[in-house]
Amino acid sequence: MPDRDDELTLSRKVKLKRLTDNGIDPYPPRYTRTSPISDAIENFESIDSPDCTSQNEQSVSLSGRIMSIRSMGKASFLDIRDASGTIQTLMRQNVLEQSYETLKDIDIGDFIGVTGTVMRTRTGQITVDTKEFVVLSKGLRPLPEKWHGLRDVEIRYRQRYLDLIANPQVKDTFVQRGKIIKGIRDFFDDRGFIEVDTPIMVPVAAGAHARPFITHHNALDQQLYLRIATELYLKRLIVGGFDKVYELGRVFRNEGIDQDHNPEFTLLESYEAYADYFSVMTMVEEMVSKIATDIFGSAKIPFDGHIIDFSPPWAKLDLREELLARSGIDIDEYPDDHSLTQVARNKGLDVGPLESRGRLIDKLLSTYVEPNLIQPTFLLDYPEDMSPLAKAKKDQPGYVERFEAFAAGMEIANSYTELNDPVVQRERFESQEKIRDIYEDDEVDRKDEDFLTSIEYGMPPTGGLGMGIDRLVMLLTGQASIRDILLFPQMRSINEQQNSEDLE
RNA sequence: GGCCCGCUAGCUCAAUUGGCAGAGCAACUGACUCUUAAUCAGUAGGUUCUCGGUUCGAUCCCGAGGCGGGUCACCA
Repeated sequence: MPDRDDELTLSRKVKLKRLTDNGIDPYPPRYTRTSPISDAIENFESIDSPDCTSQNEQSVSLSGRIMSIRSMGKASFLDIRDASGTIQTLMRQNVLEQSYETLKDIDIGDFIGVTGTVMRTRTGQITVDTKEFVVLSKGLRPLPEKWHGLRDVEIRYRQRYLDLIANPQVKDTFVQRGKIIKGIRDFFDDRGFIEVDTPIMVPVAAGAHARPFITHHNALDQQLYLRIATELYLKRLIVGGFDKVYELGRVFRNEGIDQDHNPEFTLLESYEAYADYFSVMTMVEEMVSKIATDIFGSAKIPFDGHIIDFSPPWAKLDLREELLARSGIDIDEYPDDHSLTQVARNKGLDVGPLESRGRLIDKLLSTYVEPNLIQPTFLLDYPEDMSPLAKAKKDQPGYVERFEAFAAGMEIANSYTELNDPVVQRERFESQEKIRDIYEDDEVDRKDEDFLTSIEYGMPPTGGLGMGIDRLVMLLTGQASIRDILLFPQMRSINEQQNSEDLE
């Protein structure tokens, strides 16, 4: 934001100076209000009847930001807003006397505290009949327009505080987000899970297919990465004897930004010993439907023109069969990357010269299957090629016990019966490293030697879950863009010096 | 990264074929003691995102760049 003193901020600075010149502290350290605004309104409504007018004489002190001013000379109405609500205040010259003059130095956007009695105006509006008021904070910049609000999406994201002030429904979405996250915590806590915090800065960025952010620790003189998943640390805790753990944490993936990708996002992961992907499936259904019902009053949630019904049980589809039905391709008939590349190209897919079988299947799924999964659906039994951390299916070579959950065409959860055979796990890591080399794909999962050591001590059979919380919040709150459920989505910096340097 | 769209007063938006850049809100001055998008009268406010080009003349046309949005690619 340019700091030039335009006319509007200048006028506010003049008023600020006048306030201090008159001995008024425009930024007093504290203010004691008798209640939030909503409580005062409710309290008044509960006693507001003609036969107990004496109660109405009880004085209240309320505080908030001035949202509008309607001045009629010797009387003015100011609407003030706090987090709980908005109330009108009436300022009258004959009541306030000389302090009425201070109103001249008050602007929309300033914070004030008012003391007076609650009453109704002739038009029935609940109003504080102000006996005295104090300035709590003088604003130097004008607020966005009161009627149209703030529409410029760039400013809404870059200066979210303005968005929150000007567009109250935006705040509701973030309140709901908080409730959803609390609902998840309650759900796991009630089931005996322990919430843990594992490292964000890690020596090996493993546990998912993604490129990491790189950083450096000076004292250790060591390259570190920002985690791309919490998986391998949580499984170490299963080895260590936590039978039920979860982490609700931020992970970081160095990739593109669009409506459902932000470089940092909130990931829920849980691991439960002696569970498998079937029991995790049941848990996911129960959790999401419970949260939807608890917070939104129904398991049926409108999203993007659909009504998504999260009531269990969700549809369960076999991955191979579903892909065959949607695309006509039976992946079992194409056991290597060359043949699968050929058939995918024949279908008109944009396939690079060198793509691994796992990546090709992923591409087929996102083209033919995932967009059609509008109602909550589990896709079951993934090929081993794209699941290095999942346990093989006993009776189905080449497949693992894994599901992903989809709704509105978006992936919302990923789960498997965890691979706990250290020898097989080592082989899987090695083959991933080979894939990384052969296909020059630096997103392929990395080998974590310390994790291998841990499971060599023995890890019990375990069911694991990963769930993208931002996408879940999008679905439940009806927001089509991840930027509308992240308070501060990642944006390119505006730095004029930087830009001019780039030009050189 | 490709393609498409947008960027005009603090905010929301106009501007004819390329011909003096406007309105509402906000601000300022004045009137007004029950208004509520208060009202009424007046005033002020612009690097039209930036740089360059075409032209007598550019918000408008052309080129390069910046930022954002959409979309495809990439990516869970």
